[in-house]
Formats: sequence, C-alpha cells, structure tokens
Amino acid sequence: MQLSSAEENYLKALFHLTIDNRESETGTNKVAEFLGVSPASVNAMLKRLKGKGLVNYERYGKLQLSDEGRGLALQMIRRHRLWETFLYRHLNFGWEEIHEVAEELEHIQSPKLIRELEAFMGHPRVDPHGDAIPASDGTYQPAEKLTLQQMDIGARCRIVAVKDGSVAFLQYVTRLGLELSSQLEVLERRAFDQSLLIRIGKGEQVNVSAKFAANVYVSRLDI
Amino acid sequence: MQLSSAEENYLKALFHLTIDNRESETGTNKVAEFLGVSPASVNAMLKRLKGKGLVNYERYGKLQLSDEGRGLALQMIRRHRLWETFLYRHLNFGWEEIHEVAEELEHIQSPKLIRELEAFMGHPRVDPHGDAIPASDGTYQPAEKLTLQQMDIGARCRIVAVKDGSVAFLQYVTRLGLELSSQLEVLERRAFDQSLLIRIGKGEQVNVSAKFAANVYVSRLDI
DNA sequence: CTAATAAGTTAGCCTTGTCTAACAGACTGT
DNA sequence: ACAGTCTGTTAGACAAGGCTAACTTATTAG
Repeated sequence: MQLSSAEENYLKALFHLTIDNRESETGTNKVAEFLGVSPASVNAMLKRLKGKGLVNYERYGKLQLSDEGRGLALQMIRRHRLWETFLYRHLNFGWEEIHEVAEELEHIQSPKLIRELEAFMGHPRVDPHGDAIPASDGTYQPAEKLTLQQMDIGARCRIVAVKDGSVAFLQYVTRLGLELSSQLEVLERRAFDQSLLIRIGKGEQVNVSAKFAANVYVSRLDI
Repeated sequence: MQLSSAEENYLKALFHLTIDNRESETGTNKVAEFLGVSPASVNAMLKRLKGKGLVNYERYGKLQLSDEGRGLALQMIRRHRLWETFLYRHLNFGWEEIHEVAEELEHIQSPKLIRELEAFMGHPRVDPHGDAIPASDGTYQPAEKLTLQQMDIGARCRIVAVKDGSVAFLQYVTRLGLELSSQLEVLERRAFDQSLLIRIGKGEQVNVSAKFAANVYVSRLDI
C-alpha cells in the first residue's frame, strides 16, 4: 500500500490518540486539533482512509484504526524512532531537535533503508526519549515510562521528559541545575514525605519533593 | 528561500542540463524529457521559478539558471551526493541502489543534518560514482570523469559508470565478467590498435578494444 | 522565401490536501 | 423534553503540480 505523507501522518495521529493513549476510539475534532488542521480536512481524509480500508468509521459514529491501519501506523512510529535514535547517537542532535527532522525522514520510502539503519545502530530497543521502537514484524511493547519517583535507591538514570511542561515547572527544574539529559543518582528517600535526595551528574546533591519527582520522566542507565 | 520538492527537482534538472553539461542554456522540451513530465508542466513551473528569481527566462527565449538558482541547485546536488555516500559506505547499499533513495533524502530540510552527516563521514570529496561533492560554501570543482582508456599502465581502478548505457553494451560488459564496482588493473596497451589488456579483480585477464575502454568510466583506487 | 517541422505556450481539466461558512446530529442540563 | 452546545459533515473555494489538446512562434529544408 503506497501512502502519501499526509495519509501517513493521519495514521500516526490516530494511533497516538487511541492505542498509545489507551482509548479505543477518537473523534474528528481531536484529530484536527492534534494535527493542527480543520475538522473539515480531517473528515475528507477519513473518507479516503476508509476507502483504503485503513480506518473503521461511520458517519457521526465510531472512528478507529483498522488492523491494517494500525500496522502501518506502527511502521511509521518505528521509522520515526529509529531516525531519532540515529540523529541523537551519531549526528550530535540534541534531545529537543530530533523530533522535527525525524518527522521528515520517516516518510522516506525504502524498507532496506530502515532495515539497514536499524542494523547499523545495533537494533536499539528504545529511542532517546525512552519510548519503545516497534520491531519490523509489528511487535510493539510500549515501554513503561518511569518517573524519578519510581526509581530505587542507588539507581542511576537520565531525565528524558517532564509530565507538566509548564514554564513555571521548567524554570524550577532549571534552577535546581537540571536539564533534559541530566544524569542523576538517587541517594536517599525520606520516609516521612517521600522526598528524594539526588546527585546531579558527578557533582552536587539536591533535595526534591515527591511531587517534583513524580513529574519527571527518566530512563535507567544501568540496564 | 523555502522551496517545494518539485521546485528543487526542477533546479537540479536545469543544473544538469546546463552547467553540468557545459551548455549555457536549455529548453522547455529538454527539461520535460529529462524529468519525465509534459512540456506544459515545465512551462508552468518556469513561470513560478522566474517569479522567485531563480531562472532567467523570456517567452520563446533563453532559459538558464540565475546565480541564486545555481547556488540552490548546487546545494541540492551536495545533499544528494552526501546521502549517496552515506548509504553506500554505512548502510550496505549497492552502487545502483543509492540514487533512488538519495532522491528522497535530499529534500529533507535541515542544514544541521547535512553539516553533521558530512562531518560524520569525514568530509568526503567525491561520492561513490566518483562525482565531486559541492562544498557548503558553494564551491564546486567537477571531478574529471576518467575513462578506462585514459588510465596509465599499472593503474588500478574501479568501474563507476558507462557512457553508453544501451542494453547491448551492458550485456557485452557482463559477458566479459565485468560489472559496476569491478576492480581492474591495466596491464598493457597494444600500440597498433590501442586495445588494452586488463586484469579483473585478482583473477582473469581480458582484452578490450579502445572503443570499449573509452566507454567505461572508472575511478582510480590508488589515490 | 515559403512551407513543413520543431519548440514553446495557452486553455482547460484533474487530484491532493487544505480552508471557511453553513448545516445536521448528538448530548446535556435544568 | 427540549434548548443550547458541542461534534461532525457538506458545499464551495483555492494552491500546487500534473495532464491533453490546440495554438503560436522559431527554425530549417528545399
């Protein structure tokens, strides 16, 4: 099945709004908002995707990916995350720069390209954000996103994202001397309020509240 | 200047049909044939490119790239050849597979991507076909394409292309036990007809006529 | 120098993917 | 239960990029 870039983007959006979000269906308006297009455009595209058998969809009714649509969406996500991994590991792209370029690269049509890219990197299982990379056979085991709060004492990890992306919170994070990709080690957990003592990199130690720690996504470094 | 993929392809085509071909101008029909589109489509696109100042063009008159158009075309060729080099060197793509995929990759919009890709590969100066890669500042020194006929006795080289791509000629090449990427060594040149004795790889020796040798492009292996 | 041919242009249509404005169903609260 | 709101759909327009058919200008052969 040969798809245009636009069609591929809609499939990806539908995947993220349903399966990835643990919901079984979504709606025209949500897709429109997600993609930054008008509901009318979504409606038009849904008709085309239904014609190709990639979505299950009835007028004024349910909207979800078909099995085939889900499979193709997974391929897109696979390509996206492999490219992100490549940009991050080999081309010195920063954590926040990889998404945009991968959005373009993922539309390149060449099964061999993706196969070889994956082999070149030694078959990575997660991308730099800590998200699982679907396998070529469509296997997809969403990696649980760990928060700093869930880490064991002694664990070393790296900040990969924050739940609450508000400016206030990001400023707070920065003032603690943290940033994305910062490496951390969990030193102690205080029993009375579940606050954590962590070490940043190889340097200073700071205290963070339980609420703070629950807001920070990390990936383990020692696995 | 933000260009669509289609616009970029036209600029590249114009470059190849003029500068790369040592001609100063070209025409609607030639561009149409080169790109596999109708002359009418070319005409429409030329108006757009003229509007953007990328071509010099008058109704029923001359057609050539403007300075700015030539610069952008060179950037496209730079991207194309860097991607080809990457696919060939690092992703196990064959000599004949790289072009098609690079046609897609070259349209990715990210200056950093190209800069880093070039650095990753150690600033290659020629692509796997032996063609020069334009520098980021627009410097472009077209590598002279050497034919087998021009090689000195004792030189080792690799077949990178053929001038006359006819089926008959390619079949002839194949029957001699040669293929693209074959490594050769020039052993003798017969004075009376300028025919060559060459060794293929580390194995057999064959005789080829002067006409044959003039039809085969090679790149030197010992520089 | 004219007639035939080649090259270039225009007009009008198609598809993809987008938009806005207006309309139609579905849902919710009192 | 029905009015108001939210969600979804249709109609009609537009830009990009392509096509064919018909027309116009250049070029070339006698």
